[in-house]
Amino acid sequence: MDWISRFTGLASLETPIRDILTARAVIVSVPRDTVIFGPGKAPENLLLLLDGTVRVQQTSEQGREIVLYRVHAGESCVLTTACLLAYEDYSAEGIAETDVQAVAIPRTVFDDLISQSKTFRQFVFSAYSRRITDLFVVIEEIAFHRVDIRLAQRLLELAGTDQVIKATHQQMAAELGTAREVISRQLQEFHRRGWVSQTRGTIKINDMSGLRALVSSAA
Amino acid sequence: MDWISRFTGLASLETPIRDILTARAVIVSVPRDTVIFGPGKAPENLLLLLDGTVRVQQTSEQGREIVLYRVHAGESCVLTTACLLAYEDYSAEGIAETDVQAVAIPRTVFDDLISQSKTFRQFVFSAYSRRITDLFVVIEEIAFHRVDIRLAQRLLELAGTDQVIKATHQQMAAELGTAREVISRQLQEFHRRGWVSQTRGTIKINDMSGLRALVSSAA
DNA sequence: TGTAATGTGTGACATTGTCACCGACGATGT
DNA sequence: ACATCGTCGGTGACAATGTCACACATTACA
Repeated sequence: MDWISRFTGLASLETPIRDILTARAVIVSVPRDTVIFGPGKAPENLLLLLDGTVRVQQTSEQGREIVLYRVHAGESCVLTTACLLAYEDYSAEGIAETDVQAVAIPRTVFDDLISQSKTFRQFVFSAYSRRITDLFVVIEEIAFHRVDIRLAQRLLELAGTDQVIKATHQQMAAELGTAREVISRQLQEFHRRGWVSQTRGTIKINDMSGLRALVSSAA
Repeated sequence: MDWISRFTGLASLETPIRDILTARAVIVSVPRDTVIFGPGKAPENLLLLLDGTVRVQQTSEQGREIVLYRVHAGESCVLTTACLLAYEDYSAEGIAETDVQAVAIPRTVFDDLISQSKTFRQFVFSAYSRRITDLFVVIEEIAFHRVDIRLAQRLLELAGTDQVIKATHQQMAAELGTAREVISRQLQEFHRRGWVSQTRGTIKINDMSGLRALVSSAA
Protein backbone atom coordinates (compact mmCIF):
# COMPACT_ATOMS: atom_id res chain seq x y z
CA MET A 1 0.00 0.00 0.00
CA ASP A 2 1.41 3.33 -1.00
CA TRP A 3 0.48 5.58 1.87
CA ILE A 4 3.45 7.91 1.49
CA SER A 5 1.87 9.87 -1.29
CA ARG A 6 -0.96 10.82 1.03
CA PHE A 7 1.40 13.14 2.88
CA THR A 8 2.21 16.16 0.80
CA GLY A 9 5.47 16.81 2.57
CA LEU A 10 6.66 13.29 1.84
CA ALA A 11 5.67 13.08 -1.80
CA SER A 12 9.14 14.01 -3.01
CA LEU A 13 10.92 11.67 -0.64
CA GLU A 14 14.05 10.07 -2.07
CA THR A 15 13.54 6.48 -3.18
CA PRO A 16 15.93 4.77 -0.71
CA ILE A 17 14.25 6.65 2.11
CA ARG A 18 10.83 5.62 0.89
CA ASP A 19 12.02 2.06 1.05
CA ILE A 20 13.18 2.39 4.61
CA LEU A 21 9.85 3.87 5.54
CA THR A 22 7.71 1.26 3.87
CA ALA A 23 9.88 -1.50 5.30
CA ARG A 24 10.10 -0.36 8.89
CA ALA A 25 6.94 1.58 9.55
CA VAL A 26 3.86 -0.28 10.67
CA ILE A 27 0.27 0.48 9.88
CA VAL A 28 -1.80 0.38 13.01
CA SER A 29 -5.49 0.57 13.75
CA VAL A 30 -6.65 2.23 16.91
CA PRO A 31 -10.24 2.05 18.09
CA ARG A 32 -12.16 5.17 18.98
CA ASP A 33 -11.55 6.61 22.47
CA THR A 34 -8.17 4.96 22.91
CA VAL A 35 -5.67 7.04 24.84
CA ILE A 36 -2.73 7.10 22.45
CA PHE A 37 -0.36 8.92 24.74
CA GLY A 38 -0.64 10.74 28.00
CA PRO A 39 0.91 11.31 31.40
CA GLY A 40 2.75 8.13 32.26
CA LYS A 41 2.22 6.77 28.78
CA ALA A 42 4.97 8.17 26.63
CA PRO A 43 4.43 7.76 22.91
CA GLU A 44 6.62 5.11 21.39
CA ASN A 45 6.11 6.10 17.79
CA LEU A 46 5.63 9.03 15.52
CA LEU A 47 2.14 8.67 14.11
CA LEU A 48 1.13 9.72 10.63
CA LEU A 49 -2.63 9.66 10.40
CA LEU A 50 -4.17 7.91 7.44
CA ASP A 51 -7.70 8.10 8.66
CA GLY A 52 -9.60 9.52 11.60
CA THR A 53 -8.70 12.28 14.04
CA VAL A 54 -6.74 12.50 17.25
CA ARG A 55 -7.69 15.06 19.87
CA VAL A 56 -4.85 16.43 21.95
CA GLN A 57 -5.92 17.92 25.22
CA GLN A 58 -4.64 18.89 28.58
CA THR A 59 -6.07 18.12 31.99
CA SER A 60 -5.23 20.35 34.92
CA GLU A 61 -4.67 19.11 38.43
CA GLN A 62 -8.16 20.21 39.37
CA GLY A 63 -9.50 18.05 36.57
CA ARG A 64 -10.39 20.81 34.18
CA GLU A 65 -9.72 20.12 30.54
CA ILE A 66 -8.92 22.05 27.42
CA VAL A 67 -8.53 20.89 23.85
CA LEU A 68 -5.22 22.02 22.38
CA TYR A 69 -5.56 20.88 18.78
CA ARG A 70 -6.64 18.05 16.57
CA VAL A 71 -4.57 15.92 14.24
CA HIS A 72 -6.43 15.01 11.08
CA ALA A 73 -5.85 12.49 8.32
CA GLY A 74 -2.79 13.46 6.32
CA GLU A 75 -1.15 15.09 9.30
CA SER A 76 1.38 13.90 11.81
CA CYS A 77 1.49 14.04 15.53
CA VAL A 78 4.96 15.55 15.65
CA LEU A 79 4.79 17.17 19.03
CA THR A 80 5.02 13.68 20.42
CA THR A 81 8.47 13.35 18.89
CA ALA A 82 9.79 15.94 21.30
CA CYS A 83 8.46 13.75 24.03
CA LEU A 84 9.95 10.63 22.55
CA LEU A 85 13.20 11.99 23.84
CA ALA A 86 12.79 14.15 26.86
CA TYR A 87 10.80 15.63 29.67
CA GLU A 88 8.63 13.03 31.20
CA ASP A 89 5.98 15.20 32.77
CA TYR A 90 4.17 15.60 29.51
CA SER A 91 0.84 16.73 30.75
CA ALA A 92 -1.05 16.54 27.48
CA GLU A 93 -2.81 13.46 26.24
CA GLY A 94 -3.85 12.28 22.81
CA ILE A 95 -7.13 10.48 22.29
CA ALA A 96 -8.49 8.80 19.20
CA GLU A 97 -11.64 10.73 18.52
CA THR A 98 -12.71 8.25 15.88
CA ASP A 99 -11.41 4.90 14.81
CA VAL A 100 -7.94 5.73 13.57
CA GLN A 101 -5.63 4.25 11.00
CA ALA A 102 -2.08 5.45 11.21
CA VAL A 103 1.47 4.74 10.22
CA ALA A 104 3.66 4.23 13.27
CA ILE A 105 7.32 5.16 12.96
CA PRO A 106 9.42 3.85 15.85
CA ARG A 107 11.79 6.30 17.44
CA THR A 108 14.92 4.63 16.12
CA VAL A 109 13.58 4.75 12.58
CA PHE A 110 12.54 8.33 13.14
CA ASP A 111 16.07 9.15 14.16
CA ASP A 112 17.47 7.42 11.08
CA LEU A 113 15.16 9.28 8.76
CA ILE A 114 15.86 12.63 10.33
CA SER A 115 19.51 11.92 9.92
CA GLN A 116 19.37 10.75 6.33
CA SER A 117 16.78 12.78 4.55
CA LYS A 118 16.54 16.50 4.16
CA THR A 119 13.04 16.09 2.83
CA PHE A 120 12.00 14.24 5.94
CA ARG A 121 13.56 16.91 8.12
CA GLN A 122 11.58 19.55 6.34
CA PHE A 123 8.44 17.51 6.74
CA VAL A 124 8.99 17.22 10.46
CA PHE A 125 9.99 20.78 11.12
CA SER A 126 7.19 22.26 9.11
CA ALA A 127 4.73 20.07 10.97
CA TYR A 128 6.27 21.36 14.18
CA SER A 129 5.87 24.86 13.01
CA ARG A 130 2.21 24.38 12.25
CA ARG A 131 1.49 22.88 15.66
CA ILE A 132 3.34 25.58 17.49
CA THR A 133 1.42 28.29 15.72
CA ASP A 134 -1.73 26.35 16.62
CA LEU A 135 -0.72 26.62 20.25
CA PHE A 136 -0.09 30.34 19.85
CA VAL A 137 -3.59 30.73 18.48
CA VAL A 138 -5.02 28.82 21.42
CA ILE A 139 -3.19 31.10 23.82
CA GLU A 140 -4.39 34.20 22.08
CA GLU A 141 -7.96 33.03 22.01
CA ILE A 142 -8.11 32.06 25.64
CA ALA A 143 -6.44 35.23 26.75
CA PHE A 144 -8.18 37.77 24.57
CA HIS A 145 -11.30 36.51 22.87
CA ARG A 146 -14.83 36.38 24.18
CA VAL A 147 -16.32 32.99 24.84
CA ASP A 148 -19.47 33.60 22.81
CA ILE A 149 -17.35 34.21 19.73
CA ARG A 150 -15.08 31.28 20.45
CA LEU A 151 -18.05 29.02 20.99
CA ALA A 152 -19.69 30.06 17.74
CA GLN A 153 -16.39 29.47 15.96
CA ARG A 154 -15.96 26.03 17.45
CA LEU A 155 -19.54 25.03 16.70
CA LEU A 156 -18.98 25.88 13.06
CA GLU A 157 -15.73 23.92 13.03
CA LEU A 158 -17.15 20.84 14.67
CA ALA A 159 -20.43 20.66 12.79
CA GLY A 160 -20.53 17.92 10.21
CA THR A 161 -22.29 18.33 6.91
CA ASP A 162 -25.53 17.59 8.71
CA GLN A 163 -24.98 20.58 10.99
CA VAL A 164 -25.23 18.40 14.05
CA ILE A 165 -22.71 18.15 16.85
CA LYS A 166 -22.80 15.27 19.27
CA ALA A 167 -21.36 16.73 22.44
CA THR A 168 -22.48 17.54 25.94
CA HIS A 169 -22.16 21.02 27.36
CA GLN A 170 -19.37 19.68 29.52
CA GLN A 171 -17.47 18.55 26.45
CA MET A 172 -17.94 21.89 24.74
CA ALA A 173 -16.65 23.56 27.89
CA ALA A 174 -13.52 21.43 27.61
CA GLU A 175 -13.15 22.50 23.98
CA LEU A 176 -12.80 26.08 25.09
CA GLY A 177 -11.31 25.63 28.53
CA THR A 178 -14.27 27.21 30.26
CA ALA A 179 -17.05 26.04 32.60
CA ARG A 180 -20.12 24.06 31.71
CA GLU A 181 -22.50 26.71 33.00
CA VAL A 182 -20.97 29.25 30.67
CA ILE A 183 -21.62 27.00 27.70
CA SER A 184 -25.17 26.32 28.82
CA ARG A 185 -25.92 30.03 29.02
CA GLN A 186 -24.32 30.87 25.72
CA LEU A 187 -26.18 28.07 23.98
CA GLN A 188 -29.43 29.32 25.45
CA GLU A 189 -28.66 32.74 24.09
CA PHE A 190 -27.85 31.22 20.68
CA HIS A 191 -31.14 29.34 20.89
CA ARG A 192 -33.07 32.51 21.71
CA ARG A 193 -31.59 34.02 18.59
CA GLY A 194 -32.70 31.01 16.57
CA TRP A 195 -29.19 29.94 15.67
CA VAL A 196 -29.17 26.51 17.30
CA SER A 197 -31.46 23.93 18.84
CA GLN A 198 -30.54 21.39 21.44
CA THR A 199 -31.41 18.01 22.72
CA ARG A 200 -29.61 16.10 25.41
CA GLY A 201 -26.11 15.48 24.12
CA THR A 202 -26.51 17.12 20.73
CA ILE A 203 -26.45 20.59 19.32
CA LYS A 204 -27.94 21.39 15.94
CA ILE A 205 -27.06 24.47 13.99
CA ASN A 206 -30.09 26.11 12.41
CA ASP A 207 -28.54 29.32 11.20
CA MET A 208 -24.90 29.21 10.22
CA SER A 209 -24.98 32.76 8.98
CA GLY A 210 -25.96 34.05 12.40
CA LEU A 211 -23.03 32.30 14.01
CA ARG A 212 -20.73 33.43 11.27
CA ALA A 213 -21.84 37.02 11.69
CA LEU A 214 -21.04 36.84 15.40
CA VAL A 215 -17.61 35.38 14.67
CA SER A 216 -16.70 38.00 12.12
CA SER A 217 -18.00 40.79 14.34
CA ALA A 218 -14.86 40.23 16.39
CA ALA A 219 -12.57 41.33 13.59
CA MET B 1 36.63 30.41 23.22
CA ASP B 2 35.07 27.16 24.32
CA TRP B 3 31.41 28.02 24.59
CA ILE B 4 30.17 24.54 23.78
CA SER B 5 30.74 23.25 27.28
CA ARG B 6 28.33 25.84 28.58
CA PHE B 7 25.46 23.88 27.09
CA THR B 8 24.88 20.71 29.02
CA GLY B 9 23.25 18.95 26.10
CA LEU B 10 26.27 19.61 23.91
CA ALA B 11 28.99 18.64 26.36
CA SER B 12 29.31 15.16 24.92
CA LEU B 13 29.31 16.30 21.31
CA GLU B 14 31.55 14.28 19.02
CA THR B 15 34.84 15.99 18.21
CA PRO B 16 34.33 16.44 14.44
CA ILE B 17 30.94 17.97 15.13
CA ARG B 18 32.43 20.32 17.70
CA ASP B 19 34.85 21.44 15.05
CA ILE B 20 32.10 22.18 12.57
CA LEU B 21 30.30 24.17 15.20
CA THR B 22 33.25 26.23 16.32
CA ALA B 23 34.22 26.86 12.72
CA ARG B 24 30.85 27.84 11.31
CA ALA B 25 28.92 29.35 14.17
CA VAL B 26 29.34 33.01 14.92
CA ILE B 27 29.26 34.74 18.25
CA VAL B 28 27.01 37.76 18.09
CA SER B 29 26.22 40.59 20.45
CA VAL B 30 22.77 42.04 20.48
CA PRO B 31 21.94 45.22 22.37
CA ARG B 32 19.07 45.33 24.80
CA ASP B 33 15.58 45.84 23.32
CA THR B 34 16.51 44.57 19.88
CA VAL B 35 13.76 42.66 18.12
CA ILE B 36 15.54 39.43 17.26
CA PHE B 37 12.70 37.94 15.28
CA GLY B 38 9.08 38.72 14.74
CA PRO B 39 6.28 38.97 12.21
CA GLY B 40 7.94 39.77 8.92
CA LYS B 41 11.36 39.18 10.37
CA ALA B 42 12.03 35.49 10.16
CA PRO B 43 14.98 34.30 12.22
CA GLU B 44 18.00 33.44 10.14
CA ASN B 45 19.85 31.53 12.79
CA LEU B 46 19.41 29.23 15.70
CA LEU B 47 20.57 31.16 18.73
CA LEU B 48 22.30 29.61 21.72
CA LEU B 49 22.39 32.17 24.49
CA LEU B 50 25.69 32.73 26.23
CA ASP B 51 24.55 35.69 28.24
CA GLY B 52 21.39 37.70 28.79
CA THR B 53 17.77 36.78 28.26
CA VAL B 54 15.36 36.85 25.36
CA ARG B 55 11.68 37.42 25.96
CA VAL B 56 9.31 35.73 23.54
CA GLN B 57 5.88 37.27 23.39
CA GLN B 58 2.84 37.50 21.23
CA THR B 59 0.88 40.54 20.20
CA SER B 60 -2.75 40.20 19.23
CA GLU B 61 -4.40 42.16 16.46
CA GLN B 62 -5.94 44.46 19.01
CA GLY B 63 -2.49 45.20 20.32
CA ARG B 64 -2.69 43.17 23.50
CA GLU B 65 0.41 41.32 24.51
CA ILE B 66 1.34 38.24 26.44
CA VAL B 67 4.73 36.86 27.38
CA LEU B 68 5.11 33.24 26.29
CA TYR B 69 8.47 32.33 27.78
CA ARG B 70 12.00 33.52 28.30
CA VAL B 71 15.22 32.08 26.97
CA HIS B 72 18.07 32.32 29.45
CA ALA B 73 21.80 31.92 29.21
CA GLY B 74 22.67 28.29 28.49
CA GLU B 75 19.43 27.73 26.60
CA SER B 76 18.55 27.82 22.94
CA CYS B 77 15.78 29.46 21.05
CA VAL B 78 14.75 26.30 19.26
CA LEU B 79 11.20 27.21 18.45
CA THR B 80 12.64 29.56 15.90
CA THR B 81 14.08 26.59 14.05
CA ALA B 82 10.60 25.46 13.14
CA CYS B 83 10.17 28.86 11.62
CA LEU B 84 13.48 28.73 9.85
CA LEU B 85 11.78 26.31 7.55
CA ALA B 86 8.07 26.86 7.34
CA TYR B 87 4.97 28.87 8.04
CA GLU B 88 5.70 32.50 7.60
CA ASP B 89 2.95 33.98 9.69
CA TYR B 90 4.87 33.48 12.86
CA SER B 91 3.03 35.80 15.14
CA ALA B 92 5.39 35.69 18.08
CA GLU B 93 8.35 37.95 18.49
CA GLY B 94 11.61 37.65 20.38
CA ILE B 95 13.14 40.63 22.12
CA ALA B 96 16.47 40.97 23.82
CA GLU B 97 15.53 41.82 27.35
CA THR B 98 19.11 42.59 28.27
CA ASP B 99 22.26 42.94 26.24
CA VAL B 100 22.68 39.49 24.79
CA GLN B 101 25.64 37.42 23.71
CA ALA B 102 24.78 34.40 21.65
CA VAL B 103 26.07 31.82 19.25
CA ALA B 104 24.33 32.03 15.91
CA ILE B 105 24.03 28.84 13.90
CA PRO B 106 22.94 29.48 10.32
CA ARG B 107 20.16 27.30 9.00
CA THR B 108 22.37 25.36 6.62
CA VAL B 109 24.77 24.51 9.41
CA PHE B 110 21.84 23.62 11.61
CA ASP B 111 20.65 21.22 8.96
CA ASP B 112 24.11 19.67 8.68
CA LEU B 113 24.40 19.16 12.40
CA ILE B 114 20.96 17.66 12.73
CA SER B 115 21.86 15.29 9.97
CA GLN B 116 25.24 14.27 11.30
CA SER B 117 25.01 14.15 15.04
CA LYS B 118 22.69 12.16 17.21
CA THR B 119 23.81 14.18 20.20
CA PHE B 120 22.84 17.38 18.48
CA ARG B 121 19.46 15.94 17.55
CA GLN B 122 18.84 15.06 21.15
CA PHE B 123 19.89 18.51 22.20
CA VAL B 124 17.44 20.10 19.79
CA PHE B 125 14.50 17.85 20.47
CA SER B 126 14.84 18.03 24.20
CA ALA B 127 14.96 21.80 23.96
CA TYR B 128 11.80 21.62 21.88
CA SER B 129 10.18 19.47 24.45
CA ARG B 130 10.93 21.92 27.21
CA ARG B 131 9.53 24.86 25.28
CA ILE B 132 6.40 23.03 24.35
CA THR B 133 5.71 22.07 27.91
CA ASP B 134 6.31 25.73 28.78
CA LEU B 135 3.54 26.64 26.37
CA PHE B 136 1.27 24.05 27.92
CA VAL B 137 1.88 25.60 31.29
CA VAL B 138 1.06 29.03 29.91
CA ILE B 139 -2.21 27.71 28.52
CA GLU B 140 -3.14 26.04 31.75
CA GLU B 141 -2.38 29.13 33.78
CA ILE B 142 -4.31 31.50 31.60
CA ALA B 143 -7.27 29.20 31.40
CA PHE B 144 -7.52 27.99 34.96
CA HIS B 145 -5.49 30.00 37.43
CA ARG B 146 -6.46 33.17 39.27
CA VAL B 147 -4.61 36.32 38.38
CA ASP B 148 -3.66 37.21 41.93
CA ILE B 149 -1.80 33.94 42.24
CA ARG B 150 -0.23 34.25 38.82
CA LEU B 151 0.86 37.78 39.59
CA ALA B 152 2.44 36.80 42.89
CA GLN B 153 4.22 33.96 41.12
CA ARG B 154 5.55 36.21 38.40
CA LEU B 155 6.68 38.87 40.84
CA LEU B 156 8.73 36.27 42.68
CA GLU B 157 10.21 35.04 39.41
CA LEU B 158 11.11 38.46 38.11
CA ALA B 159 12.50 39.92 41.30
CA GLY B 160 16.25 40.21 41.34
CA THR B 161 18.31 39.64 44.42
CA ASP B 162 17.42 43.16 45.49
CA GLN B 163 13.72 42.27 45.42
CA VAL B 164 13.01 45.08 43.02
CA ILE B 165 11.25 44.79 39.68
CA LYS B 166 11.49 47.54 37.14
CA ALA B 167 8.23 47.30 35.24
CA THR B 168 5.12 49.34 34.72
CA HIS B 169 1.70 47.95 35.47
CA GLN B 170 1.15 47.75 31.74
CA GLN B 171 4.21 45.55 31.35
CA MET B 172 3.10 43.29 34.17
CA ALA B 173 -0.28 43.02 32.49
CA ALA B 174 1.50 41.84 29.34
CA GLU B 175 3.38 39.27 31.41
CA LEU B 176 0.09 37.65 32.35
CA GLY B 177 -2.03 38.53 29.35
CA THR B 178 -4.44 40.58 31.38
CA ALA B 179 -5.42 44.26 31.64
CA ARG B 180 -3.49 47.02 33.33
CA GLU B 181 -6.33 47.89 35.69
CA VAL B 182 -6.37 44.35 37.00
CA ILE B 183 -2.68 44.58 37.83
CA SER B 184 -3.12 47.96 39.49
CA ARG B 185 -5.85 46.62 41.73
CA GLN B 186 -4.01 43.46 42.63
CA LEU B 187 -0.88 45.39 43.47
CA GLN B 188 -2.89 47.72 45.68
CA GLU B 189 -4.25 44.70 47.46
CA PHE B 190 -0.73 43.29 47.85
CA HIS B 191 0.34 46.67 49.18
CA ARG B 192 -2.50 46.74 51.71
CA ARG B 193 -1.25 43.39 52.93
CA GLY B 194 2.25 44.79 53.28
CA TRP B 195 3.75 42.48 50.68
CA VAL B 196 4.95 45.08 48.17
CA SER B 197 5.55 48.76 47.80
CA GLN B 198 5.45 50.74 44.60
CA THR B 199 6.83 53.76 42.92
CA ARG B 200 6.24 54.79 39.35
CA GLY B 201 7.75 52.08 37.20
CA THR B 202 9.04 49.87 39.98
CA ILE B 203 7.66 47.29 42.33
CA LYS B 204 9.50 46.30 45.48
CA ILE B 205 8.81 43.09 47.32
CA ASN B 206 8.73 43.56 51.08
CA ASP B 207 7.43 40.19 52.13
CA MET B 208 8.31 37.25 49.95
CA SER B 209 6.73 34.82 52.37
CA GLY B 210 3.35 36.46 51.99
CA LEU B 211 3.48 36.13 48.24
CA ARG B 212 4.74 32.60 48.50
CA ALA B 213 1.93 31.68 50.82
CA LEU B 214 -0.59 33.00 48.32
CA VAL B 215 1.03 31.04 45.51
CA SER B 216 1.07 27.80 47.41
CA SER B 217 -2.50 28.28 48.58
CA ALA B 218 -3.51 27.40 45.03
CA ALA B 219 -2.22 23.86 45.31
C1' DT C 1 8.74 76.75 33.35
C1' DG C 2 5.08 75.06 30.72
C1' DT C 3 3.50 71.21 28.08
C1' DA C 4 3.00 66.73 26.43
C1' DA C 5 3.57 61.98 27.26
C1' DT C 6 3.36 58.40 30.31
C1' DG C 7 1.98 55.96 34.51
C1' DT C 8 -1.43 55.10 37.97
C1' DG C 9 -6.08 55.35 40.48
C1' DT C 10 -11.11 54.88 40.31
C1' DG C 11 -16.04 53.89 39.64
C1' DA C 12 -19.48 51.83 36.84
C1' DC C 13 -20.57 48.21 34.35
C1' DA C 14 -20.18 43.80 31.33
C1' DT C 15 -18.47 39.30 31.03
C1' DT C 16 -16.94 35.16 32.86
C1' DG C 17 -16.13 31.78 36.64
C1' DT C 18 -17.82 29.40 40.87
C1' DC C 19 -20.97 27.28 43.91
C1' DA C 20 -24.99 25.04 45.46
C1' DC C 21 -28.79 23.16 44.11
C1' DC C 22 -32.76 21.33 41.22
C1' DG C 23 -35.26 18.90 38.00
C1' DA C 24 -35.39 16.40 33.58
C1' DC C 25 -33.97 12.63 30.91
C1' DG C 26 -32.45 7.97 29.83
C1' DA C 27 -30.76 3.48 30.93
C1' DT C 28 -31.54 -0.44 33.61
C1' DG C 29 -33.63 -4.16 36.22
C1' DT C 30 -37.75 -6.16 37.98
C1' DA D 1 -45.20 -0.28 33.92
C1' DC D 2 -42.49 1.25 37.79
C1' DA D 3 -38.64 2.50 40.62
C1' DT D 4 -33.90 3.75 40.77
C1' DC D 5 -29.75 5.82 39.63
C1' DG D 6 -26.42 8.33 37.08
C1' DT D 7 -25.82 11.88 33.69
C1' DC D 8 -27.14 16.16 31.63
C1' DG D 9 -28.77 20.64 31.63
C1' DG D 10 -30.96 24.93 34.04
C1' DT D 11 -30.77 28.54 37.59
C1' DG D 12 -29.72 32.24 40.91
C1' DA D 13 -26.40 34.41 43.72
C1' DC D 14 -22.17 35.92 43.98
C1' DA D 15 -17.00 36.49 43.07
C1' DA D 16 -13.41 37.45 39.84
C1' DT D 17 -11.92 39.56 35.82
C1' DG D 18 -12.26 42.59 31.75
C1' DT D 19 -13.71 47.07 29.72
C1' DC D 20 -14.49 51.86 29.46
C1' DA D 21 -14.18 56.56 30.52
C1' DC D 22 -12.20 59.29 33.08
C1' DA D 23 -9.07 62.03 36.63
C1' DC D 24 -4.78 63.01 38.42
C1' DA D 25 0.23 62.49 39.29
C1' DT D 26 4.86 62.14 37.67
C1' DT D 27 8.38 62.60 34.31
C1' DA D 28 10.60 64.13 30.08
C1' DC D 29 11.83 67.69 27.51
C1' DA D 30 10.93 71.66 24.44
